Amino acid sequence: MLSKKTKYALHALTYLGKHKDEGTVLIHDIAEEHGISHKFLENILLELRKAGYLGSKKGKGGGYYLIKEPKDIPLSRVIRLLDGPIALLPCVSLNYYEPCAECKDETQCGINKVMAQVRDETLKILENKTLEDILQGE
Amino acid sequence: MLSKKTKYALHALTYLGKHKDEGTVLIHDIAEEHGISHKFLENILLELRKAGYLGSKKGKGGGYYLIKEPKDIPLSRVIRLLDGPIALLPCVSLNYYEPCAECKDETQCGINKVMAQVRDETLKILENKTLEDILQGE
DNA sequence: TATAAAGTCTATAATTTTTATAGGGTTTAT
DNA sequence: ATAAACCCTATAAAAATTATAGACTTTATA
Repeated sequence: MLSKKTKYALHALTYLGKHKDEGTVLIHDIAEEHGISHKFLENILLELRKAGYLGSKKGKGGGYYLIKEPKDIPLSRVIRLLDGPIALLPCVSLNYYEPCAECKDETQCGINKVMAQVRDETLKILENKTLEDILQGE
Repeated sequence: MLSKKTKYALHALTYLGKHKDEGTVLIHDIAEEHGISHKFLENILLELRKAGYLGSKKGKGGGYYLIKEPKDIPLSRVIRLLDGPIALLPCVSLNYYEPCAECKDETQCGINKVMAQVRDETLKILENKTLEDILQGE
């Protein structure tokens, strides 16, 4: 399951995508629309900005706005950013690799092999679904 | 990512699969082989037994053994049993459904729709990989 | 130029989940 | 009888997630 953080990020991105042509959007408005804690959402938007998905304008009249095209924001990226690895085990993670303590030799481990396949196939799914797909479903 | 519980369950199932024709296997042996806490593993094996994957023999000379064919143990089942939902959001979970608080109308939610697709495609992967595939990779 | 509105940033608190341990019970081979 | 092994429930410890707090900076505008 995704963390609330990631789920909220998706809601925020969707909201920003829907209001793409209306200039900046307040954290407050997104938080209120979805009943999310303002402060919690603030941290999430900050991460999305630092990762290059959002732009912001400070001061009175400021707010957030999308700076990437929805079609260029795949689920895989958002999930990796806020939740971490997509792989089911650390020993097959491309971006957050760590060896598994209980496995003596990774190259001899059937779990490792199967999980690497699962990772590849899962990645295909999550790289192909983008914010655009979400927006089309609204 | 899978919890350690699920990861340990997979190691245990693999071990039992490899020793399928040797009668019962001690919790102790599996725990030692993989450096897993005996007591923690005990609880996991208990769950696997209650779910119908393992049989056990009590008393001296007892232990655990597989009672299902490896090809009839898909990853999806093991994950659901020990980790819970495979879906990325509660609002699209087939087995652990819960509405999402931040979404007013599920049928109008683009995230919900996309996540339902992701669930279906993910499920295809995890239902098709079984313990047999893991055993073949050892 | 004072003020209020809005994002920035870091730290910490609260809560929940995961991981691990403990210990007494029951069964069974010898 | 005894020791080995699984059974079961409760609880403790640790880690991760979720949420809050508060001081700071920037900016529009009256």
